[in-house]
Amino acid sequence: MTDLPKTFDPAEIEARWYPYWEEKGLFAPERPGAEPWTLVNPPPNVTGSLHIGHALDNTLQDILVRHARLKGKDARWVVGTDHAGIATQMVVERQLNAKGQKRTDFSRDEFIGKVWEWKEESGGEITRQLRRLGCSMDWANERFTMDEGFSKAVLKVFVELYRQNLLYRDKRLVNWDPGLGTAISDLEVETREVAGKFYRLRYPLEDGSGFIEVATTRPETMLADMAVAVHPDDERYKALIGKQVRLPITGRLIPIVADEHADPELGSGAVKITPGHDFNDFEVGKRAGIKPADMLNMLDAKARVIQCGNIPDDLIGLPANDPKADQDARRLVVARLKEGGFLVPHVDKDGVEHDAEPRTIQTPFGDRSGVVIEPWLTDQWYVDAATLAKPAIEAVTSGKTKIVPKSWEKTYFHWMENIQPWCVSRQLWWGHQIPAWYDDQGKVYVAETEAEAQAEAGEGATLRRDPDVLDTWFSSALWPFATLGWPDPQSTPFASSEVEKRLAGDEQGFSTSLETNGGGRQLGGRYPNDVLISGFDILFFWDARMMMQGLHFMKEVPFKTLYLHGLVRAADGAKMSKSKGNTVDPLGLIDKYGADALRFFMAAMESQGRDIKMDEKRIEGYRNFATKLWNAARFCQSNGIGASAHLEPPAATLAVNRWIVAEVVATVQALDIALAELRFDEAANTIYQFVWSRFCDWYLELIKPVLSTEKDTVRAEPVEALSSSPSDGEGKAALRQAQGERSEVDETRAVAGWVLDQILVMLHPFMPFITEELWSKMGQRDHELIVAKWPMADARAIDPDAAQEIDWLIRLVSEIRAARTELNVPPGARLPVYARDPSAQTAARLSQQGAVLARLARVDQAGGDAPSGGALQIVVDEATFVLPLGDVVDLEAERARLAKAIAAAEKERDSLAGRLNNPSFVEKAKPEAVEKARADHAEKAAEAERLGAALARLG
RNA sequence: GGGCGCGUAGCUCAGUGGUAGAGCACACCCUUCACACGGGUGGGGUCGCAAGUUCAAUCCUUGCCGCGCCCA
Repeated sequence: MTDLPKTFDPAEIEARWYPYWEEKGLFAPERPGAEPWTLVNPPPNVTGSLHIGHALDNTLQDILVRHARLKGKDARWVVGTDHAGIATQMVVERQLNAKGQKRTDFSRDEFIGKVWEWKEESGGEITRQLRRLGCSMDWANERFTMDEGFSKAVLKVFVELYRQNLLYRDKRLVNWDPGLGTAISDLEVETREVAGKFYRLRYPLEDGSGFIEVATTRPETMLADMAVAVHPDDERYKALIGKQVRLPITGRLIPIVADEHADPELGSGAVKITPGHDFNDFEVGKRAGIKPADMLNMLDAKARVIQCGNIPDDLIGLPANDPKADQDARRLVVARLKEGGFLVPHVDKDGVEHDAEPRTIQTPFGDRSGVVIEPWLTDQWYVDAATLAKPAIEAVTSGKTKIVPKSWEKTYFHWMENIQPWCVSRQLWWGHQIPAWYDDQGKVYVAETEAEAQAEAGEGATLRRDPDVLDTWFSSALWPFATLGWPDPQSTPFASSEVEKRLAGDEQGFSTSLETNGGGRQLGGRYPNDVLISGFDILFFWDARMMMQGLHFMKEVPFKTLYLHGLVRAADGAKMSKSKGNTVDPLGLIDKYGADALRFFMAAMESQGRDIKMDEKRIEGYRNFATKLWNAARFCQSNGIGASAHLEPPAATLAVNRWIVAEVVATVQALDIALAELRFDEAANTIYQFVWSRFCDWYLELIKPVLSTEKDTVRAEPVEALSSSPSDGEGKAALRQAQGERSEVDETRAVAGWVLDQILVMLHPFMPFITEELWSKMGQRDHELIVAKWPMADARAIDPDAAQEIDWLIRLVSEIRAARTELNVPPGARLPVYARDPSAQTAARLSQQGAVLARLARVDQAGGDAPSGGALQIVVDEATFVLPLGDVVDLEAERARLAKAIAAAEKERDSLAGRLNNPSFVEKAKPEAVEKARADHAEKAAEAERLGAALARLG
């Protein structure tokens, strides 16, 4: 045992233990034959830094991993980082910009080299920060989404999906981000409401018979209009269907077509159709027989006007719509239309004419660039998500993957059932370059290597590789299996030797076991992963895509349970964001309160389905909790209580010891259930309450008299006296008594040491640092706490009699304390106490617990009858405890106190009587409920009576 | 418009068909030999509103009000 310092210094302890655990390989201890248990970490952006959301996400994961490890499983937490295509490329480009350079000043290879340099330089930051949080990840097998093995997996998946016609190249409208110059997926588009205008245009009919009015929020797109659509049933326009319209400005002729997309209720009922720049219009255009290749495209990659369909020269090169620019196409087009009389003015309620009607417009923005997204017609690669989604839906319906909280299932199903083709190509340099090559005729060859593509294309063909890269999520979707060595089973770094043997012995391995028991596992028994924890904000981006890819390539779900947590919000409930400047730095909180306190906060606040509001006072409270535990351990040390030698609870005779052992068992049972149900808040509160309210507040107080007897004995009678041989009978009796006390002390020390050990183990998943430190300082250990054994919840340890005795004692002490306070008895005053009408059991308990009662309630037991006169009277069960105060007592105050207690008891008695007198309650309620009501009624009635008698005695 | 969730003590949050809980804050007392980042005691809630189901509703159902998120 090493003496604990008086003050608890989290920073020093944290800095010492983390490297120790990691260097000793304790995050991935060899456990041949043990049941594998696997969790993969949502890979953070390689160049990112830890934010408060990571702190929550990773704390929850670490709790589960440490718990599984303590339970003896071969637990692994797979860790790694994501190359984060757009985000990382943006960071590096920004650095170049700061030096007056830009990406295109370099060759692609040079630029990628710079990104790798940046990755090497800053890529370790977030992983260092995760260590500060105490995360017990398997760093020895750290992965990166662009490392060699992972890249192989990505190529294989791309090629296989292509060969299965689940991935294809197509010309259609994509969400084009003109700021970043790349296509993005529909998930990366954020729709926001902005103030805009609603313009009404008059298009002249070619035959000169009049005009047709259309309305639009984007007038400049009329330059690429290819039709006007009206609803087929709209009587107003039936005669016009098939006629031609002469477009203003470009002078092109376009048809009036019938299409149900046109809403007769909206505006004039006729809509302009720009198939190259609007998702709805694209579909209308296709239905009208326009091929995507023939659709007019009036914008370049920067959303500037290019020539198509006879656009006047002075419009070419203008930005489509940029209010900050000197001129843009929208303004010029509106001016031209106005000049030509093609614009229908809007007359407001004051009779003033305007070019357009103000209107709120749903506008798409790129979630990274923040610029307005332009639907743009390009060739991109798409994954047939609808097909992959089917098994992913089934897996959740059938419960192969359980989503927690369940309420997210609906969201998952809704998205999966309405899923659109997934655009996976990105016009970036940083990422997995698409394994597709084109020959001079534009024919595409998809293969894992250039050589294979060349072989397919033939010797003479000149091939050019597709310059684009894949969406980052395309690769991170493979995380649950590609990190485990897939597609090369030999490279599986995680296989426990036992499982490896099993797999080696059975070449067909997983597929047969899958068929036979449906629970077969692959990749060293680590696929499916046991659980996945992520924020709900990436349910679609990541979780759903892992489901799709995992099921397709592994024929099994990627994880058995998907746990979704909420966001960490600022104290005022606002979403944290850098731009708002209301972010909280988790490392700052760790510096201030310790990692253990921050972790405990995250766990205690994580109730399923709710966001977490930042509450620093609460973190402080959990720091105080850690300090409390620290001091409790110091108390134990100073009383000769140290590390327990056994896993089993020590044999105990004293009620207080039998009681606390039972309390440990109840706690570990509750904790196991809470963790199995992923109720992190409940788990945290269970251990918190046990440590503070049971162990510190009561148990340690209750054993103080026992421990101090020994101190007194030792002081009074040195050990030599005990070993000498007393000759007279009196001496023998004293010896027996001393020995009896000694054995009680020994028993108590053993039990206290055992309980403290169980506390350290149970608390370790939540507060790994302080618990490991205390574990090491409490005595000699043959292993570290991180690999200790989780307590066994052995119901045999529960002794109802001991529990009742201590419960009685706690109630009695509390009642006396409350009465003393209420009557303003000086805290230091010692009072005599007389027991009136005690049962034999109470009498026995009083003699047994006399010392404790004396210490905690500051009373001394007196024999005989209580003297008459003023007294404090306390009713506990059948007995009344009389504490004479002589003249000191404020009789009026005591009468009032008793009257209040009587009123409370009577109120409950009467309420129960009312219920019992209701025939339908007795008839229809559950028998247990009736039984309980009767028992409670009898108890309350008796209590009221005894209190009444006590009041009467006061006179 | 569709979906989901929330509304419980001053604040942040648990919770249960049968007399409502925690942490913090608050009040009073205590330098009791582990701990003032502590100990003891206490005050404080018509469980958003209304109706229904039930012997019994904070909990189940419906509607309404307020707040938030996601999708269109």
